[in-house]
Amino acid sequence: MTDLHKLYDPRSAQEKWLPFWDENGYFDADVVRDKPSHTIMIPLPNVTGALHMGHALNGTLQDLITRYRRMQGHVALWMPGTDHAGIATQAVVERRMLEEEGLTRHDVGREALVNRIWKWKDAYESRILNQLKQLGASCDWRRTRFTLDEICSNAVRRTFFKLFGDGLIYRGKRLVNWDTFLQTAVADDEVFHENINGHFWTFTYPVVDSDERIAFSTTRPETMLGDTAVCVHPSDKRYAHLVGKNVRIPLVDREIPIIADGLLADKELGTGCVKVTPAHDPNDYACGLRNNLEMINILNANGTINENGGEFESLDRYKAREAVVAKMEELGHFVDVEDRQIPIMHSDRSKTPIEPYLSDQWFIRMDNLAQNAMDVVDDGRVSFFPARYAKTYMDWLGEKRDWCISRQLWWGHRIPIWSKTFNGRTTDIPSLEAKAMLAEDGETVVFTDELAEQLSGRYTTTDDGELLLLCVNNGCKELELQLEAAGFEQDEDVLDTWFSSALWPHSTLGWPDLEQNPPLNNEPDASSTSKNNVLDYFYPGSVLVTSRDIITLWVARMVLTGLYNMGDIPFSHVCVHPKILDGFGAGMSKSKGNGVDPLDLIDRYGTDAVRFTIASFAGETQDVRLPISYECPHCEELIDPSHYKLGKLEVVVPKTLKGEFPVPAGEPKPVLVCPNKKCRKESQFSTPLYDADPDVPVARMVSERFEYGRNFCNKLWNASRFAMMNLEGYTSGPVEENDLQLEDRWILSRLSTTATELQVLLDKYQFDAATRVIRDFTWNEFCDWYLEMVKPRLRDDNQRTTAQRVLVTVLESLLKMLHPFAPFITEELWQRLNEMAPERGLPQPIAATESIMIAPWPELPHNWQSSALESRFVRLQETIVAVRNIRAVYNIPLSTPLKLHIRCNDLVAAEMRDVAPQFDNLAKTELGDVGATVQRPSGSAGFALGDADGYIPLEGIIDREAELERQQKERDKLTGFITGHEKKLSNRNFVSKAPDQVVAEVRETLAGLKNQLESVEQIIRDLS
RNA sequence: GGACGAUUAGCUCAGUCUGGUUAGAGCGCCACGUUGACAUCGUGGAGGUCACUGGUUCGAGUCCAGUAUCGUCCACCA
Repeated sequence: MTDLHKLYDPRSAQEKWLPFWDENGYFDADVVRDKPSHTIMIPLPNVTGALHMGHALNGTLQDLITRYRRMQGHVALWMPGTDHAGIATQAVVERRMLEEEGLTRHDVGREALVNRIWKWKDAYESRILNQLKQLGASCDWRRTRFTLDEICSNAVRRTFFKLFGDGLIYRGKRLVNWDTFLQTAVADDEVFHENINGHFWTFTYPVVDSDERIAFSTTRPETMLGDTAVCVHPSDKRYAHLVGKNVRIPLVDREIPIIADGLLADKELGTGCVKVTPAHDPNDYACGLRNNLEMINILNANGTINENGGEFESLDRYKAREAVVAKMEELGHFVDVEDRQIPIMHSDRSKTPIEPYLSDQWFIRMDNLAQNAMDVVDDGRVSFFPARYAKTYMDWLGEKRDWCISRQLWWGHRIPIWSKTFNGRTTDIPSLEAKAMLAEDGETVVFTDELAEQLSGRYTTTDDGELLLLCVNNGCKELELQLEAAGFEQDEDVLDTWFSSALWPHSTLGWPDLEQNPPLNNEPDASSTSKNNVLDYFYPGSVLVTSRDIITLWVARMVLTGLYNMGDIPFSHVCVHPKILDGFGAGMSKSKGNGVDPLDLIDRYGTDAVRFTIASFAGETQDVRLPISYECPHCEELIDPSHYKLGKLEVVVPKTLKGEFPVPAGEPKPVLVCPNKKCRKESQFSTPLYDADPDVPVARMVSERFEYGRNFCNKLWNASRFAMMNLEGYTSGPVEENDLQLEDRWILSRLSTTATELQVLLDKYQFDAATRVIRDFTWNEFCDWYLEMVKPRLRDDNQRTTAQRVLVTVLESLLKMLHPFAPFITEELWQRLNEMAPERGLPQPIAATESIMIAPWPELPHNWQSSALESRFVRLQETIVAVRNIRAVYNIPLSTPLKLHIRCNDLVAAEMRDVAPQFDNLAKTELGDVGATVQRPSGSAGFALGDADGYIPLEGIIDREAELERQQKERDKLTGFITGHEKKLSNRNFVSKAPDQVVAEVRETLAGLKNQLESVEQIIRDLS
């Protein structure tokens, strides 16, 4: 009848349906004018490494929404792609190059390094895309983009050009976080603070023309070389007489002023006097700007002291620190030193200390751009789910801090600025715009009119007038060649990686090319339309799904550039989902190396199980802890990572992973020994930090939490299997109203109610609640009650037809509702159902689609829902449970038949008789006397339900004492509740102040409880 | 230092927005149960003074204030 195996086999379903969907183009999203579009842009993963469970959560939710909307009739585009991730990727490749070959980027040069990074990118991009595909992601893969590809680069350069032309890009010397190892500026969000043991020195500077000395403290003595003032608080009487005088820096013999600045100096701290090094400290920098102080840079890019450091030149800054201290001591200006914990900024990428450093950078003016991005949230055009995250967004944008967009890296979008040393001939500049000419060493370089036009208004000079800077528009090779010929050079720096990802929602759709659609990867030349209708149709997008840590870095900037380039928001909803933490509560990240590869889990539990479990995590508040174990590849024993030793290296897998996990370099990789005494075999283990050796058994990372999803899938599988085993002779057609039994009406009511609830929850992005609703319906209602109740009718020729039609209807709708959560198993079951019941559904059967992916979302009649019917059913359930309870308490096996008498009113009695066969079916109990006059037979166990009392004669089986005790316990419980209610009702304030409805409810409940109590007491009297 | 979130059963989490009978689920635990949907299962059960202290209210897990602990983000620390 059916060849379904008892266990669902996820692997075979995945292998079968992924290619099927792909070949049929179900993932493809093309413009269909009379259908609504639904667009999700993937939060582009970095190509630094493989995806972890955080990405799997993110991807699952996006695919869930995409499949849901697709079934609802949208053209649902999910745009895939990856991010070059500038500094992160370059750092990974550089680190590996250094470890494996001992080479730095300066050894190999720009071109070779960039080539190496491209190779890395190719490897990881395909690995990432494969991970997404294995997850069932229904992205339009033909549209896969990469932030450095031609389409994206085009958008980057056009945006830069536009910003430059609008005067929103400027260059200036700014204090940046300088990574002396990578020799690059690092963004504020790419640094972390760490306390290290340091010292707190106190020195003095001599006041000029005075015998006085002024004392100050510092943790970085070498910065004295760059001091250009000392500062006191304006109201500090101790120093008031010194303000305006000068001090001499003994080390370099420079005279600097004593100034008063209330923002910098704090009377309570240290000596109350602070030295000012504007070029090497953020606060001092701000102070320097306020007071027009000189800014002396004392560092080279590599962290050594430069020529401004006098005799300390070319010493590393830490060596210089010692030398400076020694010199000051020698000169008699040392006061004291104490040990102190000092928070030091470190680069997230190189893990080395940051130096504040004055350097040339490009900036975007944020005032208006940020304001516009704030306005669209204010007026509700963009909304956050949950709403509180709008605050994060607004607070950050509200600062309107200019965006430093240049990075001293080789991997990224090179800044489209060409510059030339101008030897002071700044007066020639206006003539450039007028004549499109540039005088160069007596020669005249002439730009064509067309090219000159492009440069019109797109130049600037540095503050000192030494450089002429030109911003070059997209792909203008000719102009670039002419510029080169004229001695111009392109800026060495690249753009902040967020610059290109900020454009993602429109760049991927082909902007700024409004003439033709962006090419598809599998048909690169097929872009022949006269208009880019893809951009039109899919922009603005629908919802952005992301985790909260990039609301500022990414979400805000997408809104900002979307408004600037497109004049419209990039998406109307932002769905912020929880973070996946490791078992110790730390966030998973590629750099920490504590990520769990979703493929490991998919391997063990199946994709659908992983997706379903993951969706059940996605609530509104809590982050999700994911404790993991390793699975011994030899015996499948689970190995707890927190206490097990790693073979020969004697390393315990760390409790907290802070990037200090041992990465083997040329050494044998750590080995895990199975704790199972019968096994004791060795294996390597899955880690994102390096690949295991080939041909060695690898212990997968697993997490028992995913058994939740696996068990559910298996339950669904078996319920469907049961249904299909009972479809023999199935015919399609409507059902007669009179043929519908209580359980049919009930399950259809529950189905319709569940579908409504599910839809409401999905529309609010409450995935955790959605999984609960659908799971509870499937397991607790469909399987536990409906299937059990319908079994006898499926064996009865006269009743089978209606039962089959209802059963198939419910199953079909259930599969459809579950498809966005669990695409593979639902497709597998759909296909099998298609073979047995190609036409199905109520109230009117229709032909099923060839794939569940393209099936319409269930729209079930609302009038199926009946709360009266559902409460009637609840009474039946309670009665059955009460009987089962008695069986369990007295240990009466199912093989012993029971008889049940019920005392109740006529209405309930009629209902009970109506479902009499179910007592036998579900509890192996025969329904005996039912009605208002039923008396409790002696020697029986009983139960009271409020509107019905049940008696089960157990003469000879029942233990009178035990039954008495049981009933007394029940009485005490009821008495407690009743006392509580009576107390409430006797409170005059409650009766007068609480809403009438609440009071009435309490009275009603109390009456019910009293009824129950009366019945119980009756039983007790009988027993005694 | 600021912002946001969390603290509920042994574990992982719902429920709090919108206060109202006996606070739920999954896993784990206990007892019983396998000749056809499912042991990745079924039936029944035990297990929680809802972090703490105050307040508001007829009534607080739910609202308010404060405290403690944890997490995340932001800022700062001569």
